[in-house]
Amino acid sequence: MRILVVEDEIRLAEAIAQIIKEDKYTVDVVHDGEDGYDYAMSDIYDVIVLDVMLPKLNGFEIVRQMRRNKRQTPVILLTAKDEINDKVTGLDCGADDYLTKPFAPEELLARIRALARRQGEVVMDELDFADITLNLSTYMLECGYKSVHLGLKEFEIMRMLLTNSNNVVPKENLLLKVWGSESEAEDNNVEVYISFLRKKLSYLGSSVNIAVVRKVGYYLDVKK
Amino acid sequence: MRILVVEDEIRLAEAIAQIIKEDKYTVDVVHDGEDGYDYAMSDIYDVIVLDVMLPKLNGFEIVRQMRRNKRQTPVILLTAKDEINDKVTGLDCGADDYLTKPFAPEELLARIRALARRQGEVVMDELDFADITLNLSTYMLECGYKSVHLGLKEFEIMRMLLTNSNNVVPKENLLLKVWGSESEAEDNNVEVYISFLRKKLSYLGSSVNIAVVRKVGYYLDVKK
DNA sequence: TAAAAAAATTCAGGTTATTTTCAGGTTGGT
DNA sequence: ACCAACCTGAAAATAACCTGAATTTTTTTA
Repeated sequence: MRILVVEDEIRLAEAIAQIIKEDKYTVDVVHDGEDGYDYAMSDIYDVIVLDVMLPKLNGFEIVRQMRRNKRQTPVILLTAKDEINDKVTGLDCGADDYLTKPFAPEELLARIRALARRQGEVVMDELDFADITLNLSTYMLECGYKSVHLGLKEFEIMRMLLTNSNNVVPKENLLLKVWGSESEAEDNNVEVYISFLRKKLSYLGSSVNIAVVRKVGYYLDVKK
Repeated sequence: MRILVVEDEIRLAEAIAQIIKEDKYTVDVVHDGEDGYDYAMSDIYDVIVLDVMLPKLNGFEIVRQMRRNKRQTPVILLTAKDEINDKVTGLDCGADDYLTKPFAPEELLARIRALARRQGEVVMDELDFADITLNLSTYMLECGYKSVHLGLKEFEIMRMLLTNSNNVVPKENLLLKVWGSESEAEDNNVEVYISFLRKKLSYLGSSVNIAVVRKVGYYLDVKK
């Protein structure tokens, strides 16, 4: 469970990170809007805690851009007390929850837990790209009338490639998200799984191809 | 007609359950907010009676999250304080009715009946999938002219699989809902019951198959 | 109330899918 | 052409799952 905190006030950021760590989550902290946005887009986080007032790019804007780019990561917005009107704007722009500063640590944790839990129940049913469909409830990868079952790791990698189907997904992100940051899995593990997936795509007779960008990662494209 | 009671004070919870049972409803009781939320999300209840002050996740929060996730189950909130403020927050957050403790049993029943009625008395009495039918009032699993009786745990697992057909039901959820969160039943218990059910399906000559997704859970599909 | 039946739990050993490891081959950029 | 990065088949290791059977608990029946 990995959480991103975007907060420019360094001391507060540290405090928040500390609170969250007490609940055994892994936390990354960044201090401005642009970094926040870049990190958020990596899609490796389970929850994002986002201050509204930020240098370079404000919280609303970040969420709006994220949603526009199909990132579903739940976001909790932090807003100062006198910006209550922001509440509306906040939920409007695609955030999932908000919290007014100052807040009780326990309150923040409760909301993070709630969102993290909700994450497991996403109702999205399938992901498509070109001629393939990944069924998110049965873990089947389908193409035409054929289908194959994907194991958990195969599935998660495929899902990441599909939800980022116009970007290169860094190998690093795959390692982080699929194996976790504790793990000592290496690049070759990812390569092996990519190989598994290619074999299955080929069995399905799909036109989808997993392309590689050396030293960076993988992306889906269409053959021919 | 199935009712969920979420109330941490054990004696009170029991008393409420007792009252409700007298009106011939089926009642489940859980004692903390997180369980309450998980159960509520299952969407199998017709009315939820929810204490406001709860460990882990309070009543307001539960309703808010439920509504946000599109669960329409009517909710009655119970609160100890008769502060107007709570009332506002309560109805604000999406609850349907409100009762201040202490209350007369008859009062609670009246409100449950009102909400239940409003809900429309649709009493599902069987569940189907492919060639099998689970009779919810006799606990018989039927296929063609054959049928077998299911024990309580077999029944509840089968029901969960049926109400989520085409979705993998996490083993974790089966443990939670069938054994309860207090229980120290382990994965193997679920496995044993899955095995029982498979044996019965095979005896019935059904084409239904309980498929497994390793590390996740089970789902129903049709053989061949 | 005791005996019988049914349901639920426990356990151990077998089976299988998944995951890791590794070695040798291939590829692409400088 | 060289080197690092990547690919992939095969084998080994691991972890998850399955299931028969014995045991305990609960419920029903006589």
